Amino acid sequence: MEDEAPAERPLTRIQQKNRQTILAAALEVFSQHGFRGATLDQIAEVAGLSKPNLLYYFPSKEAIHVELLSTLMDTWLDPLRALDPEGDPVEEILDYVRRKLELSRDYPRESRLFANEILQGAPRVSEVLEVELKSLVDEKAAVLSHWARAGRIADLPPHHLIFSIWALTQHYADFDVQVRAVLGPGHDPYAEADGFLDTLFRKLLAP
Amino acid sequence: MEDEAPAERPLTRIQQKNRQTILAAALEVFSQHGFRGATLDQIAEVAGLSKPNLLYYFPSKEAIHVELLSTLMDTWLDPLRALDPEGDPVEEILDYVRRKLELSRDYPRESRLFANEILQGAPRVSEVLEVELKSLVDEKAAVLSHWARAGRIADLPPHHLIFSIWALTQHYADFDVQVRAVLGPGHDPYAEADGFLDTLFRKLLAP
DNA sequence: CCTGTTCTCGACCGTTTGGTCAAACGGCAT
DNA sequence: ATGCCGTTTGACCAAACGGTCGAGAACAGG
Repeated sequence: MEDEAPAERPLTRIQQKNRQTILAAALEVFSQHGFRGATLDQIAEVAGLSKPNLLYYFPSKEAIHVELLSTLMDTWLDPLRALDPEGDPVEEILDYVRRKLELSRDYPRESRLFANEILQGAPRVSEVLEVELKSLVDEKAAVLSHWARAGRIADLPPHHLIFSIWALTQHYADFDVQVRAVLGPGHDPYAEADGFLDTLFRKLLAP
Repeated sequence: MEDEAPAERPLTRIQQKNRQTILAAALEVFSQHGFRGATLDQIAEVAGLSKPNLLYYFPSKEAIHVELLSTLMDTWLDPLRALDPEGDPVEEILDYVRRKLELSRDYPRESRLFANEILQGAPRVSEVLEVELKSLVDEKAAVLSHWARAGRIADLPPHHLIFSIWALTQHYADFDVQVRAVLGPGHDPYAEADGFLDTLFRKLLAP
C-alpha cells in the first residue's frame, strides 16, 4: 500500500490569483441565479477566463460551489462564536446583532448564496447544519439560558431568540429588492435597520 | 379592425382539473429548485402528464411560473390588507403576525417560491412590489404611525416594523431545514414560534 | 351510430449545458 | 537555443433542455 494522497504541491501565484478570480465570479453568478441557474459560461465571462480554464482550476461546477459554501460557513458562524459568556448579556447580544447586520450589508452575495442553498433544502450543507451549527447554537443557547435564569435578560426560548436575530438581519440582504421597493428612494435600509434592531432587542431582552 | 381578443371560451372541466394539477406540480418543483433549476420533465412527471400535454395547457414554462406568482401575490398580501385601523392596535398587529405565521406553516412552498423570486432580484414581480405592495405598505404604515402618535403602541419606524414581521414569520418556512436541523428532533417549530412571536411583539409594541 | 372538437403523447428539433482533449502558448532554468 | 512544465483555449461531445408536430384516443352533441 502506498500513499493515496500524492504529495500536494504548493499553489503557484498564478493558481492562487486565478482561483480567487474564479471564486469571486462564481459568487457573483451563483448568488444571483442559484446553483442550477448559473452556467459555467457566465462564470467564465465574469471571471474573464475561458470555460476550459475554469475546469483546469476546479474539477467541476459543483466543486466551485462547494468551495464557496465551505469557506462561507466559517465566516458566517464567526459572529456567533464571538459571543462572550463573560461579557455583559445585553451588550453581547446587541454586538452579535450588529455584527450580523454588518455581514448582511457588506456581504449580501454571501448571504444570498447561503439563503439559496437553504431554500433548496441544503443538499450540500445539511451535515454542517446538523453537526457544527447545531452544537455551536446549543452551546450559545445554554449561555442565553444561563443569563435568563440569572435574571440578566428576559426569559425567552434561546433557540428562537437566535433565529430571530438571523431572520431580522439576513432579511435586509436576502430581500434587498423588496425592502428597497417598499421604502422607495432616499433611504438607507441598513442605517435605519441598525437603529431599529437596537431598539427592538433592548426592549425584548429587558427582564 | 376586428376584435383582437377572440372570444374566450369557458374552460371545460378537464381543462380546469388539469390546469390545477399542473400548477400544483409546478409549485412543488419550482419552490424546491427555483425557476431555472426546475425542468418541464420534472413538472410533467409530478403532475402525471406528458410534457407536450403541459404545453397544451400553458404556452411555456415561464407562463406557468408567472401564473403561480400572480395568484400567489394576492393571497400573500391578504393578511396585511385585513389589518383594521379601527381595531385594537396591539391585537390587530398580533393577529397579523399570527396569520402570517399560519401562512408560513400551511403554505411553505408558496413562501419559498416567493423567496426564490425575490432572491433572484424579483425579475417578474418588481412592478408589483413597487406599485401594489408599496402603496399597501405605505397605507398600513400610516395606520401604525397614527397609533404610535396616539401613544397606543411604541414609537417605531413603521416600515421596519412590518419588515420584522415578514422576516420573523417567513423565516420558519424559508429556512425550515435549518430551523429543524438546529432544534433537533422532537420540536414543533411553528408551535414554539407562535408563543415566542407573541411575547416578542407584545414587549416590542408596549408604549 | 357518426362527426367534429378536445385532449394526449411518441418522436423529433435546435439550442444550451457541463465537461473533455489535444494542441498550442509562455516563462524559465539549463 | 533547447527542453520542460504550468497554463490557456478552440473544437468537440453527449446529455439535457424548452418547445413543436402530427397522428391517434377520448369525448361530446346530434
